[in-house]
Amino acid sequence: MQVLQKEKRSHYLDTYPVAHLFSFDIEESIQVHEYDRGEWIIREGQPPDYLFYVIEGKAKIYITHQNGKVSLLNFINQADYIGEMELLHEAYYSKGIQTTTKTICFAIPFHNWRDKLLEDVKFLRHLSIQLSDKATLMAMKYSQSLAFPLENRLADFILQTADDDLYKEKHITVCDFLGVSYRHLLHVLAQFCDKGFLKKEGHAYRIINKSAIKALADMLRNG
Amino acid sequence: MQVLQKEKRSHYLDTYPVAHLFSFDIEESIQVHEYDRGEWIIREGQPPDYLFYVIEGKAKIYITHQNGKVSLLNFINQADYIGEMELLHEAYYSKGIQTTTKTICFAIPFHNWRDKLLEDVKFLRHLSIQLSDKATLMAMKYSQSLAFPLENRLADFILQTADDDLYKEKHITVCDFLGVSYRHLLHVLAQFCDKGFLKKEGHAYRIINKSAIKALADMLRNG
DNA sequence: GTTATAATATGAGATATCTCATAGTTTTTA
DNA sequence: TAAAAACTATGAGATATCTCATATTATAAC
Repeated sequence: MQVLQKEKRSHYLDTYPVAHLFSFDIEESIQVHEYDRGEWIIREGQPPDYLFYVIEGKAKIYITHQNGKVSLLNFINQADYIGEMELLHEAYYSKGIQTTTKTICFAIPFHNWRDKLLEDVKFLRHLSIQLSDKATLMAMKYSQSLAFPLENRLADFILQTADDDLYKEKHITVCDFLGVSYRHLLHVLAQFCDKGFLKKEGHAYRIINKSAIKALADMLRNG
Repeated sequence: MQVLQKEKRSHYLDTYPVAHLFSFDIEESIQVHEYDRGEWIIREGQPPDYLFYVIEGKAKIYITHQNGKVSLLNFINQADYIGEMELLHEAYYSKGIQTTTKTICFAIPFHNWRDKLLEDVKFLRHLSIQLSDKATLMAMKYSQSLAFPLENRLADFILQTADDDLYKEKHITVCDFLGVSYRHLLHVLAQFCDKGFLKKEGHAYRIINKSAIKALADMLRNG
């Protein structure tokens, strides 16, 4: 990790203005952190000293269970906060956060700014909306994971991530994300091929029968 | 549902002061709603017109899936908000909320107060903390449900709900809450009895070997 | 470049969990 | 208080998913 200085720092501050997120002037205190691909922004169980705001790049939120299984809780993208939980709760078990690409974050030190942030309407409103989205998303994923077999959840995931009808996610990542074994994921992908929904192209899969995949994914929707 | 008036209304407003939750004076506009046991505070898919704050009673949050399965997402207790999601998002698929006991809520009409609430620091800070708890809880439940078999999750639930080492929750509720079939829940309970962890007493179960149950539940903890 | 590491791939057997059918019991409702 | 509805209970067979073993291929590190 590098803390960017001078021109590099100003470049990002100018390119991604954040004045609209706060009622007070915080620019002076914002650090700009750059992480390489694969670096950990937060290590599991080690609370950070900063509130981060992602301006470029992508990351993943991981939690490791006692039985050795690893869950990929969610992806983090531009305009997401990192460390909000720790900002709000002194005692919080921090999830691990690992970048998947080079990532640039604005970093606001808790030390001087926690109290100020917790008194700022603009920030809190923005945060509330993000948190409610997060809570809703997790509730949906939770109930869907219990109510539907992998078939439906995978169909949904394929549609969400396919690029030009070509699905090419790493199986290993998908296992952690959907919470199933590698073996079973391949099994269901093979079924999709057998049924003529997908066709394997090298290590990727082409969507052949989109409406069939869509029908499976639509089962997850309610209302 | 009844909207309480006059003495009854003042009684609750006096008994449960909420001035500390808001920066402005809202007491005049607060309605006091009383729901009978089993009544729906929100019907699934029908967004409410009020932000509720529960002052007495208990409720359950339900969502129904297209395949007919029902998930009991969580329990609602005193000091929880209801309708916060709808306050923050104009378009939101409302979960169903049903009381399990007679329940009293303060109800603040969105109509006049939405904008004011979204500008109030005290309210937003309090809400942020509740939402972050909710998001964290759902994330934990999600990842645990994928990483552990019912055995562990049920052990945890038994310890959380047992009263004086006697577990007596309704199976049907627990199935919806833990997301398993009735048949399987009974199967695992029977296993616990076989292993000498529990002993059946009528329709309830007495915890005989607490440390064994605790060991199973502790598997869920991380860090 | 070569070696180490990570990712893909497949088979076979085990286990967790579900569905359905059926019956008795308790609670609620009329 | 009788009928309806909700809840408890158990068996048997089906399916979703996991574990482990092993081989191959792609990617990263030296």
